Amino acid sequence: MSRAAYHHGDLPQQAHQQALDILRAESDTAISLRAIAKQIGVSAPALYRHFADRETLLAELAITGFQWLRDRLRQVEQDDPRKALLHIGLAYVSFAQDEPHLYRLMFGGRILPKGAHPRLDEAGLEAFRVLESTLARGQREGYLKPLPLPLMTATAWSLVHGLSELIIDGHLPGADAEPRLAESVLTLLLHGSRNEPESHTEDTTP
Amino acid sequence: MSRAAYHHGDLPQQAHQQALDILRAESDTAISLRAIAKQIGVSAPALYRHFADRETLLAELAITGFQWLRDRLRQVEQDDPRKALLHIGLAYVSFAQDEPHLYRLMFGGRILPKGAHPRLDEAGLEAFRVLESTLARGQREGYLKPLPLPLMTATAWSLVHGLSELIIDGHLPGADAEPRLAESVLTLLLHGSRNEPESHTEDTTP
DNA sequence: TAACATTGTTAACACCGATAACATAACATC
DNA sequence: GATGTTATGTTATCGGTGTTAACAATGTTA
Repeated sequence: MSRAAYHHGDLPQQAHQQALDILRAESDTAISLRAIAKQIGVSAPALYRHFADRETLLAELAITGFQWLRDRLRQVEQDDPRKALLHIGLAYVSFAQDEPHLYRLMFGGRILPKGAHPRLDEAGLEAFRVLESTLARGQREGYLKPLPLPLMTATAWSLVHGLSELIIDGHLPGADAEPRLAESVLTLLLHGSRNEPESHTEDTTP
Repeated sequence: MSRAAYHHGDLPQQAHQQALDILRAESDTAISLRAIAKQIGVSAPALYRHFADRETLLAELAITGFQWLRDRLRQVEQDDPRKALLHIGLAYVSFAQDEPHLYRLMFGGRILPKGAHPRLDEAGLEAFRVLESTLARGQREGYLKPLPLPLMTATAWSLVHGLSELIIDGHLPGADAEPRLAESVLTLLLHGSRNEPESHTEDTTP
């Protein structure tokens, strides 16, 4: 063997990239440490010098995914708070559509149990805070009902997350036929679902 | 070997139950055909006489999951259409909370690719139709805005699905502290998120 | 240069899903 | 009742996986 290549020097980054490529092309289950090692040209146990185990490698992928999502949400124009909410939702769904396998890994749940990878939890929280602060701003500016912020964020996040998953899993056949579905769904939440525009602000806990 | 036990007679049902037990206690990844076979007291390849492969067995579990979900949604009182919508949403989230691993399997996406198991797709559709028909009834009775039904169902389903996943994955810490979170979130969608109760029914596609 | 830490290696363990070839039981038909 | 067919088991085996142990080579530093 060429003695220059014994210490690879770039192994963790290359393994990370390789795993990401496989994830995008196939799914998380298709990620095999042995296959990655072979592709890079290194023995399989070498990976264990840089990743505690397979799950930790997957967690690293999910972390970068949350960073990308956070960045994309931050890039949304925040001029008009009404449009900001819609556009943040659209950016969120677009991210899931652009990176379906990565998104599933980030929110898989069964994989990557919460609490096992603190940096992952923190990365998820950072992305979440972008959504939260936008909602808080909408409330401050009087555009949104002055309901408890956790309730607002839970509702908004549930909608965009659920919509993202249903779309990328093909449960909403209208997603392809109707490219503005996400826009309509988000607008429906923003405008409310009630027919009679009564002011039932006290009625949230009947 | 006791000749009476050669033909087991109850193998598929027992394998199904065993897999379901493992799924509930651990996760879908913990389901191993070999382990199931050993527990039942049969050789591993015997399972292949009843299930094409591991994925098909998982699909069977998901099918029964969708049937349970459908039944629980059907059991919801439908007297008051306004309450019916809320209660169907609550029943949906409760199911996910009661059967988190099963719910993740049903909506995992990465596993059980859509189209690969027609009976599974049909079972999912049946559960979906309960939600759809309740929404349609709400529109007929004038309680809900006369928006396109696919838009209404996509929105409602996205919300309950997203809420369910975020809760069972522990992303909404308020779920334990605030048992009425689901109720509040669903009510928020029903009442609308807008502060000014204008009638923007034409404004869904700005 | 010698000691040490880092980062590779090969060998091996304990699993896994899946298939092939074969054996037994149940059953249908003459 | 004997016989051929089908259903349902068996054992043996293949190729694959994550992971660990024991060892070797390189890089770093006193």
